[in-house]
Amino acid sequence: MRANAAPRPTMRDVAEMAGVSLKTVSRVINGEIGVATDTAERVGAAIAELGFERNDLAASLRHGQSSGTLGLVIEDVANPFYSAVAQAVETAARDRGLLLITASAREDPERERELVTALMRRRVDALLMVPAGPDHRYVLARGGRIPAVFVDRPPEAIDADSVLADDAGGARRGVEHLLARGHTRIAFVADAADLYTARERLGGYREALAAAGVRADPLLVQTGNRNAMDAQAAVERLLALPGGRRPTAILAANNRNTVGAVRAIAAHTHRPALVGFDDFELADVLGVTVMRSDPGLMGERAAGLAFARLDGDDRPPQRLTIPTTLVIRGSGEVAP
Amino acid sequence: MRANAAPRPTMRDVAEMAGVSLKTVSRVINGEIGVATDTAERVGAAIAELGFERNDLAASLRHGQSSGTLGLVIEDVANPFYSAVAQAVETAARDRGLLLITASAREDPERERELVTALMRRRVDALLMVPAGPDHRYVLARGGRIPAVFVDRPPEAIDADSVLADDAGGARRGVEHLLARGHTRIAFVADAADLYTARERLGGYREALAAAGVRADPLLVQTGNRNAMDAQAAVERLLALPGGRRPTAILAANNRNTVGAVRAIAAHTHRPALVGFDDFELADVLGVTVMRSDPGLMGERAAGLAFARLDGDDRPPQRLTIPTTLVIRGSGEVAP
DNA sequence: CCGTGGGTTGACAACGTTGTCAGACAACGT
DNA sequence: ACGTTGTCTGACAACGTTGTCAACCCACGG
Repeated sequence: MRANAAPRPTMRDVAEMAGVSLKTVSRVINGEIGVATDTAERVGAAIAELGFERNDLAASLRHGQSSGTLGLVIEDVANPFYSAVAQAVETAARDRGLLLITASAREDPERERELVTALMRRRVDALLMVPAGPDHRYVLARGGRIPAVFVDRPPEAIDADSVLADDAGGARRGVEHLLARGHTRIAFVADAADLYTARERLGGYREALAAAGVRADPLLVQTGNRNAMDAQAAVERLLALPGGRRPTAILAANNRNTVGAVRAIAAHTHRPALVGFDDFELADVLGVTVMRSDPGLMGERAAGLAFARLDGDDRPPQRLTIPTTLVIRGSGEVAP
Repeated sequence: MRANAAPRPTMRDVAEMAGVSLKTVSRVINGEIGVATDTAERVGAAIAELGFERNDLAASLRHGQSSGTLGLVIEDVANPFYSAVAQAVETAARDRGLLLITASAREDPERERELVTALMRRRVDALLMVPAGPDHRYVLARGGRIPAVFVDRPPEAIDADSVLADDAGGARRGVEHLLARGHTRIAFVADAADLYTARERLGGYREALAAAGVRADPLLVQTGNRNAMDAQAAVERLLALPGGRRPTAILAANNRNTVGAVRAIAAHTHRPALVGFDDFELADVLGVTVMRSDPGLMGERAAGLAFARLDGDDRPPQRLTIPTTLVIRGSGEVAP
């Protein structure tokens, strides 16, 4: 015999106990007017007695409007960049009375698709996502047409709302900062080269070098570092190059790469200049100069865009760009 | 005229378009046997044409078992400790085919209660929570009796499953480590004193001092630091004490306090020894000795406990303790 | 005394889905 | 020809809630 054989009480149970109809219980629960005081009291007593909690799933099914949830698909909650996005989105969701379902796609397009589908089936009111896949037509193809906002990376193969960082511009300014200190052998360490942010930042890097008339040495471009360990290894390889070929400065193109670069540099005697992308905690103490992006603002704006759509905004797809700021702390200001 | 006037298609719409009954569509969607191939094809075509997605809310209402979601209430997703918990829980949830609804209580008991209620109303299959409130009878009082597991802090006023760190033991060993280096003026900086973890760790701190016959100077116990800034200020105050009263070592009782302590110490000429609680990224580069707890394991165990309950486990409430490990990196090994 | 009105209450259908059951039909054996 | 089997299909109720509507009661005024 199972212990918890008792099913959750329903309004029907409450009604029976209070000796009233289902509808009267509903009225009491929803604070509708026109219930006699003593009836309301009896119902209230029955609710308390049974520990009744309204089934919001059934309620939202019935009145059909909002499921009361927002869906967020990110790469990984444990990455501080994305957890900052998640926090901002959760705050915005809460302000609108929504709960947030967060799921991690781990850079896996198939998983992204599964999660998006699961969220749509669950009838989230809107969907915010950091896309991992190569084609997002499926997001629109679904009959739902729920608001979808792409965060940090644009949608592929469709036109949809998105909130991006100024990737190319940030990288360009980071490289210019290093060039201004006299560096010409500047390495670029980044995530997988096919990722939008990595591509854009690489573009900015190349632009800055070209504008300064500095030859871009392909040897100094190390992409494909999916985590801090990869990045650390990549920087170690760079630092092991013979004197003339070795970089005197490094642009790390995201927070994982910045962390890896900091580790590699800390363990090394030749200490190149470093500008990281994305600020991180204790970068101040470590004296790491970074291009600060603003994941919290990105999340907030993305939620705002989604909510505007829910409220009837039918402008063409918007593309917001969140600026990046150079934060000078020392590591980017060492001479070649 | 609103653009998205078209409602989401239902099985009824699909049935109509394919010229079959509702039930046949249901059969196709659920891959049930006994549908003629050509019928299935027509239905499939209609599904594709309409972009139909099953409404999982309705389905789960109908068959009444699982809502397919897990609820997680933590303090703050942006805190790396809790985001590590969230990541582990999400992974576990996904392995069981569940989506995760995460909500932040921000140390506000009322908010905790609201969130827990909202999750229960939403019929999450189980609830994992880092409790903030002083009384959790309401968690059990609800008629639901869904599995609830308390993480990082035990429930108050009720008996329920919980997964905790070895707070007192960890703090004790941290202090012993400092005592062994000859420190006797050891400060304790921590979060609000009424928080379980802070209380326990303070207990461990006092135990270790008492066991060594060292007088505990109340001046050296600085609690109530709710964030890294508070903690930094507290440590600055300690370091500003005159020579004889100034601590020569500090035990920081959680990750926010450790970060604040690192900042204060970095800016100071008198550099006391430091042992932090909770490991953090780049602690290796900064050389910070810490008591490492394991938030990922806590989340995993908590989810495991909840799933066992779902599978019929009816043992009395369990209390799991996750051990802590001392990670030596230098800051805890400096002499007085 | 009766009609009217307001205040209360309940019956019923519906939201979108699935389980149960029975019906329709073709193919088969006797 | 007939029953029997099996395959395929649909009608209906139900999950737990809420909107619509009608009914009831009592008091009031004419």
